[in-house]
Amino acid sequence: MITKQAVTHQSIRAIILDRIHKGEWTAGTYIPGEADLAVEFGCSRTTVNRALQQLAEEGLVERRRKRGTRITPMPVAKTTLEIPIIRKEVTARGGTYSHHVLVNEMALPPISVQAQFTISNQKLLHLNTLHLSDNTPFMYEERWVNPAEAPGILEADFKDVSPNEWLVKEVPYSDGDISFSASSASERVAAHLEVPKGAPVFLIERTTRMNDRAITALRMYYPEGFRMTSKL
Amino acid sequence: MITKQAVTHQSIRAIILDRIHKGEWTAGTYIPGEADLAVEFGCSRTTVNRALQQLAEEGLVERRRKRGTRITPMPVAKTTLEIPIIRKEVTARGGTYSHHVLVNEMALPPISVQAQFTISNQKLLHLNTLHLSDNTPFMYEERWVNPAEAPGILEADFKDVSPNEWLVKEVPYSDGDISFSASSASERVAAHLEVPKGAPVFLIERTTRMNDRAITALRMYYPEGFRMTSKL
DNA sequence: AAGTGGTCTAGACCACGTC
DNA sequence: ACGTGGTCTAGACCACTTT
Repeated sequence: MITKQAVTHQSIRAIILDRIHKGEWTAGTYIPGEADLAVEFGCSRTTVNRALQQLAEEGLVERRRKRGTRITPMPVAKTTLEIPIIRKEVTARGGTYSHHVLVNEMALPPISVQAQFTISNQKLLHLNTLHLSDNTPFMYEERWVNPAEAPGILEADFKDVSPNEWLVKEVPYSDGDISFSASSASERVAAHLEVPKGAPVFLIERTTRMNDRAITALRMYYPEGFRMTSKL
Repeated sequence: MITKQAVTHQSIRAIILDRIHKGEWTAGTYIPGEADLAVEFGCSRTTVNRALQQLAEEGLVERRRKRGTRITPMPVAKTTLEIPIIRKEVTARGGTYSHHVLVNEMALPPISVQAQFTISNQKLLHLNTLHLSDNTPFMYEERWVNPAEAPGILEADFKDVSPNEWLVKEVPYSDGDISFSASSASERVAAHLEVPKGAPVFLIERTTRMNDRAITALRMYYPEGFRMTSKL
């Protein structure tokens, strides 16, 4: 061999993208089968398959057995958002991180929260935390935790490690939901974030579960100016 | 063979997830090498490799040559957001979609927009569109398009197909940026969305490019109440 | 220098969905 | 029934990183 790995699944991916971009293969077109492409590119079908599977995951291509592979007629834009630990989010922006746990007690959650935990009339751990960057409010978090699903949390000390970080490190989860929205600051939220009541806040609501049992549900309030960014 | 495909990369993935969840493999632990796991599971190394690569993509596992594979000590939560065509977003929520193109003219964009297009003192196509659900404002969009990168757009008729949909269908892109934030409605935005001036709005800013040349940059304003949701 | 993941190959069988 | 993608295998070589 003179060259090493001349044809990789990455290079095939690039060629296909190029053909789409050049208009050689337009939206809706059925492209040749894996076997044909393997011959054309001088590689094994496995390699072509891998490239096409990746493109299918990204939504650029649609594949169905027997029908073949076609360029997605109206691709749905997808982006992967990374939700970092708050401490890292602050330090990545060049700030100095600190936090205060404002509330740490067992309490009866409101009905809306109870619904997410599929419990009724049962106390949960209530944790409200203010996260700061350079001693100014960065994010205010209201959290409920089912201690039965997070062993050790009742004894945890949140002086150095925030509840956010403690849970990420200690309690694995299998799935969850997340939502993003804009909201106006309630009196309580406004006070903690040091913004006027009614000011716009960026709200992230999140629930994590382990096999259908909710571990924690929380709301994170960011003051106006916070941006969540990503690549398409 | 009695059973078919007893050991798949999916089943291996499931086993590994189970071991993490059960605490058998805790955060930071180095797990056996691919070859060892292949022997244990009675399959080829290729299959184990595929399972582990997927877990690595999801951020649950970290892999480095020579070091091996370990459970990510503090996994970063990731979620894939799908940004649908506005029309589909509305109909998926059970509304009847319609739109009005309010502005459609060549104009000199503000400096902030010019910067994204790496142009100077050059006119671009300015398109402002109001999207409605059941005849009430759903989203207001301010868009700039470089006609040189979107051939045919100057002749396009946006009566039936909104600029959003036209571009998705006609102009492929190679990459882009997107950001989400909360903002307060300017007088203009407030008027279009029929909300009070200063009311919270959910703002999505987006730029798409083809090989480093910007095609379109836009801001989408959603009134309070809009939620973008996803699975973790 | 050596160990581990990253990838390719050639062949095989299977599952799905359309014809 | 048959064509296409989905996946596994067994072996091989390579690339990266640490020892």
